[in-house]
Formats: sequence, structure tokens, C-alpha cells
Amino acid sequence: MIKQALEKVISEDLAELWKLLDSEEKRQVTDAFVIHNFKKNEIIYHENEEPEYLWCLLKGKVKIFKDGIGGRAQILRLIRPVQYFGYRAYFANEPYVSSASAFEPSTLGAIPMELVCRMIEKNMKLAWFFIHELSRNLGGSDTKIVNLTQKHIRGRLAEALMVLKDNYGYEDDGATLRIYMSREDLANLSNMTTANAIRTLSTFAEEKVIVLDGRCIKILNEAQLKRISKYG
Amino acid sequence: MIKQALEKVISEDLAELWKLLDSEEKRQVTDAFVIHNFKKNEIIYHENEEPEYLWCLLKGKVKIFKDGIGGRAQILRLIRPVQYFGYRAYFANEPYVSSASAFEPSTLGAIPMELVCRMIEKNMKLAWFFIHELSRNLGGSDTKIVNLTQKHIRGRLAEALMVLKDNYGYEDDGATLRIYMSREDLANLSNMTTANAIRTLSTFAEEKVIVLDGRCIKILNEAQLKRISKYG
DNA sequence: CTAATTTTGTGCTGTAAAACATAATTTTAG
DNA sequence: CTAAAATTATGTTTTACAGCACAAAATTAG
Repeated sequence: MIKQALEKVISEDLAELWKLLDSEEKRQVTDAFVIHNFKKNEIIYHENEEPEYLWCLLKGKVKIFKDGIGGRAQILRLIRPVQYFGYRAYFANEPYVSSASAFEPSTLGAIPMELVCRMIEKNMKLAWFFIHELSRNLGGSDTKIVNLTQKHIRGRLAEALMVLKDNYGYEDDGATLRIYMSREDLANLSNMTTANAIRTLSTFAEEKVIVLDGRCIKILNEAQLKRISKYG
Repeated sequence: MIKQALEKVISEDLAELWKLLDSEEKRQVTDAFVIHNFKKNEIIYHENEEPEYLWCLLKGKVKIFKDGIGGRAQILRLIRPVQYFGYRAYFANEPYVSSASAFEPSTLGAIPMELVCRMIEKNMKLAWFFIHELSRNLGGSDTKIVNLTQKHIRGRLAEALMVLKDNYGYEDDGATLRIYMSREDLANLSNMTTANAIRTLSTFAEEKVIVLDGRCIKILNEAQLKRISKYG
């Protein structure tokens, strides 16, 4: 993808951040922007590395995750186009505490954080953008702590399915989740073993709450799923 | 406590934020600042309420927590003087997702968030202060998600004891934790039932890793506690 | 100071979810 | 196209931890 095409993609999209910039700032970003293509499951950055770029997802799907005990990972956040990530550690002046990888073949842009910071200094709107994003993410993480530690398996899985719907939406049929992830990823999103994710998913299918077809998950009864997420 | 005294307290302390302000800004804050005293266990703000103030802890200890399922709370963060809290929800433009209460009799200042935002607009350093704080907290919450979901009881409790040490430090003996919290609070910090917190604490005492005397907890072997926290 | 209430401490029991095992199916690689 | 590897599926066993019960001790209230 060449830069002209990129400019088109960004400006056509609802790239929130982009709209906050004046033409000189846009030029600076366009000059510094480097496009990267990642294959399925390819690592974008890894825990403990030093952060350097603001990553911008243009196409594809990305997961932010943290490796835990005994090779069990926890998915912390899901990214869709056009969203930004990878900046927290730089702002905190820490190495990354989590890793990022592509769920599917994805196109990303990398902007040096050093440039981002210089632009923040000059553009208060940009500062507000990050304050707002960080605040929302922090609220999300705090809520996740309680959901993942206190809900039972059924509740956690139902919640995970609703998170997938909120992030990636439905296909044109208005029911099939627009993401095809492995059972292992689904387990890592809802803090359980792969076997339990598979088992519980089967139970939901038996209960006619969802329909399974390979990696396709069709939500039959969203209200019931929300109920399970809340009480079950 | 009257305003003159307050100004003295703040300026003498290492109040990070205060140092970022010019004299006109300091005057504005001093004028808007309202002192509140809270009794032990008194609620400062409650989940679902609309945020309004930046809270500044001048004296005492405060916990940020979230009520979960079946009356089981999770402590998310601990506050010590002079730290700021209560701003996240306002920045995110959401109601509070967590509550705050005083561990012990505490003195706090409330500054209208509306003023804080106006000051951020004029003072980039203030914006950076919040970007930095939010970023650090988000990293902490993400790490906590994995610790609380994947570590076993012993690991979680050992971790909680180290968190207490990092936040409130030791008494002059260099070993006794400078906070006296109920077993229930300790359980709510480490995601377990009160009975299990008591039991596991007794085991640590048997193993000579700590010494218990009522609510006093003396750390005998910090290295061992760190090892338990890491490997469980 | 005494009674009432809350907190702490321990044992016993039940169960949710992990661990393990083993096919069946699907995907990937040569 | 076929073999190897990975993923999905399901049954069985084990265990970490919650739930419950009940003293003992400490704190609070009248």
C-alpha cells in the first residue's frame, strides 16, 4: 500500500484522531507513518519490549493479551479498524506489560511516539483524545477484573460473546459474529481452559442460545445471553 | 482545618500536581478546594454516581473498590497521601464504575472537575500529569487481571501483602506493615473468601514468613513472600 | 461494666472448574 | 494428495476453593 492510498484510507475512515489534526500536522503524520502488514497470529509487539510507536489498525483484527502462568494467556482488549494502541506503556514510561498480535492478516500504521508527544504539546485536542481513551480503557479493565474473578464459567463465556459482538458486530444476517477465532482464543478471552470453552459453548448450543458451525457463532437469543452473563 | 493550614500541608508535601501550577492557578485551586473529613469506612463516592470532583487525599488511607456478586467486593487500588483519585469517570464521561471509602479517619480535598478541566486546557503539564497517571493505573489494572485470575490463593495473598508494603510501607521496625486492615479487606484485595484469607495467613505464620499480632502483620521473610507471589 | 455485635479462627462438606485422557475432525505442510 | 500437526469434542478424575457451621476473641454500644 502506498502513501496516497493510505491517506485515502485514513481520511475516508472515521479516524477520530485524524480529524483533530490541522493540515501541517497531517503532513507530519503522513511523512512519519510506516505501513506494516502482519500475518495471522504474527506478533506486533511483545511484553517487556520498549514501546516506540503508536499503532493504528487500518485493516484486520488485533488482540492485546498478557501471558500468564503455565502458558495460559489472557486477552485484555480487542482492536478494530480504525483504533489506536501501543501508546500506554510509552506514556507510563514503562516497558510493555502486554503483547499484541493479529487475529487475521492485518494492515497497521506505525507513528513514532516521539512525534505523537511533540504533537500533543501543540494540540490540546490530541491530549484530550488520549486522556479520554485511557480513562475509558481503565474503567473497562477495572470492570473486567470483577467479571473475570467473580462470574462463573457460563457467565464469563456469555460475557465474552457479547464483547465480541460489541467489538466486531454481526454479519449481514444480523446474528453471526463477525469474527472467527479459535476456541483457545475464546477461552483466553473468558479466563477458562480450552476444554471448558468448548464444553460450555456446546451447552449454549444445546440450549438454543447460539448455533455453532465450525468457528462461526450465531447468536439466537441475545437477551438470554445477557441474562446468563449477568446472573449465570 | 482552615485554608491557610491547607495551603501549608499541600505545599510542604510532595504534592506532585501542585508543583505544576503557577501562582494564579494555585490561587484558583485554593479558592475552590473544599476540605472533607471522613470517618472509618465512610463512603466518599459510590459506583453509578456521577463524578464531580477530583479528590485529593491529605491524611489517612482510602480504598477504591467495586462491589461484585453476592456482596463480595474487590479492592482495585489503594490511595495514600498525597494522591489524587475520582477523576477517571469524569474524563471518560461515565458514571463511576467503582466506589471509594476511607480505611481510617481521613482528610480529603475536593476540587471541581470542571475547574480541573479548565486548568488542563491552559496548562499542558497538567494534561501530562493525568496522561501519566492514567497510563500507570491502566498498566496496573491489566497486570492485576492476570494475577487475580491465574495465581493460586497463596500467590494472591502474598502478592496482596507486597502491594500493602509498596503502598503504605513499614513501621519504624522496618517489618510491620503500616496499615491495619480487617481480614475481610485483605480477602477483598486478594480475591478470596475471608475464611481463606485467615487460613492462608495462619499458614504463612506457621511457615515463619510473617508474624501475626491481631491486625498487625510483620513480614519476616520478604524474599520468600515474593517467591510465593511469583510461583504460588 | 456488661450485653450485644462484629471479627477472627478452624474444622467439615460440597462443588466448580482444572487436569488428564483419548477420539474425531480440520488444517497445514511437504 | 497424503501424512503430520493442530484444533475440536467429550468423558473421567482430581483438587482448589467456596460454603457452611460453630466457637473464641475482640470490639462496640448502651
